Amino acid sequence: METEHLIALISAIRDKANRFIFEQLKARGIKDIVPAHGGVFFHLFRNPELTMGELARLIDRDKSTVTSLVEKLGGLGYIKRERDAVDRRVTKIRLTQKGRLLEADFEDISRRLLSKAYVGFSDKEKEIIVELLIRVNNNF
Amino acid sequence: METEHLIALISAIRDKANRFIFEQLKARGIKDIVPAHGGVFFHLFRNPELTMGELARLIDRDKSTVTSLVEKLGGLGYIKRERDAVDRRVTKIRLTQKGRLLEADFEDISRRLLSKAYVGFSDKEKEIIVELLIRVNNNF
DNA sequence: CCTATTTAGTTTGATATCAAACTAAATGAA
DNA sequence: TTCATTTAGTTTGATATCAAACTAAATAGG
Repeated sequence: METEHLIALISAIRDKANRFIFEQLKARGIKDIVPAHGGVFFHLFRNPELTMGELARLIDRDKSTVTSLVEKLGGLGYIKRERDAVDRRVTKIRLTQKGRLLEADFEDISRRLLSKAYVGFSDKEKEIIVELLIRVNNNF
Repeated sequence: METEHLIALISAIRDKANRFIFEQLKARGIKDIVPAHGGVFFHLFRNPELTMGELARLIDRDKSTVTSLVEKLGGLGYIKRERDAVDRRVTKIRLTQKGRLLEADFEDISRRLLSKAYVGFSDKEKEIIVELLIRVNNNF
């Protein structure tokens, strides 16, 4: 077993997962969303509102990246921003109705992605791979 | 164990590995190379010459991405291109002397990256994680 | 209060990336 | 031979991403 290919393998899987998500979105007629937007939606499905900074921390991207993602998704009508009344430096991000409608699609795509990734895996093996990956992740 | 976080974990590790590589390059005073160039060097260390198409297939990127990577690395003096005499559509890519000098640094960074990723892992665990990741990779 | 510092977010400029359209060269079929 | 097709690579236009410099608002210490 070529244990020195760990990171190359991880990169390859990430790329393939992204392509799978992209195809799934297209197959549902969702043509203006790409995998990179997934993190924004993921966290906004779970939080009614988030600030730019919270979003940046949660999706682990630079603040300026979040600015452009939010502009993009705002322009497409999936999210809206409003300035905080108390602290006027802060911008609050929320999903619109249109954005909330994507939740079912995202959940379904996520389920299919996992099914595909785990083909041939026992529950025990799933636990083992995740446990080992958590340890790798914590090593950084 | 949250086995549904497989892909998020993989993405997080990939990002962290890239940051580690970037830091290591900077620490060696290599300021014009980024992790995305790694694949080009990796394959050119192992092959005296590669065509654009071979490179695209090996690093699994679009041909047009390879065009811009090769332009970038050519401009920096790490690689050179020359048109094939027999089939004039083909462009051959080779490392320059300057490019070949990076091999030791890349090997060292790669070794450090693996050491870091595998902290606390037994040889058996390394084999298990890689075997499981290969299976995930083949599922796509 | 008032100024210095911190904090939230944006702007700017660079680059890696892709897909689609394109150019040029080789090949194949009639 | 000639024209259609295939193949290799580039160009164009879009976008996600980051770092660095910036703006504006809040806060803290004298």
